[in-house]
Amino acid sequence: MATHKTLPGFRDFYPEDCSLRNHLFSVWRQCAKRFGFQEYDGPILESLELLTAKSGDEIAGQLFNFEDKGGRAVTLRPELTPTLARMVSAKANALPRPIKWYSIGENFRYERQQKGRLRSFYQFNADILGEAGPIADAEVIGLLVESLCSQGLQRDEFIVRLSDRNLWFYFIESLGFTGEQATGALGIIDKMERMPPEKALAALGELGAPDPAKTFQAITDFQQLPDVEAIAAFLSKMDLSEESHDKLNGRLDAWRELLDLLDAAGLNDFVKLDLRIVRGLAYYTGFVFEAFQTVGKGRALAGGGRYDDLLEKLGGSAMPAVGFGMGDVTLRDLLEEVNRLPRLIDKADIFLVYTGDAGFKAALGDAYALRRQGLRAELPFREAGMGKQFKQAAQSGADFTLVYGPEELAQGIVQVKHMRTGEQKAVPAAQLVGSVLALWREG
RNA sequence: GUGGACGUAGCUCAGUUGGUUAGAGCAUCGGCUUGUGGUGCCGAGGGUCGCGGGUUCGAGUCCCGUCUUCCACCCCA
Repeated sequence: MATHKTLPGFRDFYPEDCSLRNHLFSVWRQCAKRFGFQEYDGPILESLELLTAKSGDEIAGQLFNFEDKGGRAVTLRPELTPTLARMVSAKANALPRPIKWYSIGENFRYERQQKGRLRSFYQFNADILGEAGPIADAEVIGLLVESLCSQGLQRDEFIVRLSDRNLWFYFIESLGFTGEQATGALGIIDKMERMPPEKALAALGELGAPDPAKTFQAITDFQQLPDVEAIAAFLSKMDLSEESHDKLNGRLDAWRELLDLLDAAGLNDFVKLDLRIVRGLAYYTGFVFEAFQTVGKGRALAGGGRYDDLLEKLGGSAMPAVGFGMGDVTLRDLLEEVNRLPRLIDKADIFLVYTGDAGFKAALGDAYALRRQGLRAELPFREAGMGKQFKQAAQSGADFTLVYGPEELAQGIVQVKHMRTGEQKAVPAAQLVGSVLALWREG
């Protein structure tokens, strides 16, 4: 048993895990590029204050924070959005709009781990800043959907549940909640899916709801509404103030616009309106969404939304923004669960076998020549019987095996064996590199 | 941070009411094979049974603690 283990919630990446991780990253990158997003990154260590400014002091309980040797309160980043906000704010006047940026990086959260939730994880983040219209929301959602598809997931294996924090806020307001109360109510609504009704009712009462039972009923009814027209019909039956009416209908117009865009983009089958989603974070300001796997445990795969006020709150200039984050852990788990992890083969192109020191030197020289041509060429470190060397050649997955024995050396040739067909031909040693390259390209 | 379950080789697991030196398959390495292949046959290495303490003549097995992993809370950026 190893004396030293990874810390809880941290992972070792053995070659197999590492190539899988690289593959996931590369798919994310390709998707983001197809949508015209540019990659950025920031430091893994940030000042604690940057995080508490965004999320409040309580967040420190979930952070890997400590004091550095200069007495600064610092923390490993738990997410990338504050860093993004800082970077964009600092150059806000110089950056062409819309700003479409993505990043893939490691994040850290100090909490007890469970399956799909580790203390260290990688997250794919994509954000559009400087565009307030629904086209930005649509593009971000589109990238989210295409990313999951490109990772190998199929249409019926996940769904993006789309909701609207502002619509909720205005609705709650129309029920008689004010400022602080309304935010608290949204927090309760966010949890109602996993909460017994009596408890939710009680929580609304504690919050000071004017008429808890009636409010609870209104909220549960609202949550069930299946589409925009149902919401419109529901609202028309309510006795709304003119202000509420205007605010709510403004959101419905935005909804129609967004759904129209998603429809044109061919994303209808992947996205559905679902007002049970609220998202706990107080800084979301408009459309919010979460992608869930629809097979197995129904875990959340990604989440995001609009946060038009965040940059200003963090001390920058006001700028509309929308984005999402997607973690590597649940995605990997899901791909494994549906048996859709890619088979990543890491095979050699050319394997060289030899006899004697002269054979070894000749093989080594040719191996380097082939490597300089971009081929992966390998040879055994120590001489062994031909049978054993060929076994190694087979295990390496090489397409061709080159033989350097006394007979070949004497004749000035190299035997080139095509491993798949078993055919073998002699090639003049002087023309080896060109001949092998030609054979290899033929397959 | 709270509560529960689990823990035997790199992996998947056996291991009798507590009784010799803890086993198998897969994987790894070697041999059969001194110039030609992943199969086959033979063999080897690898475990202070998560760790620490206790009960006992004797503990992988029973008890306590602790850590880890998993599950439910908390939280979910």
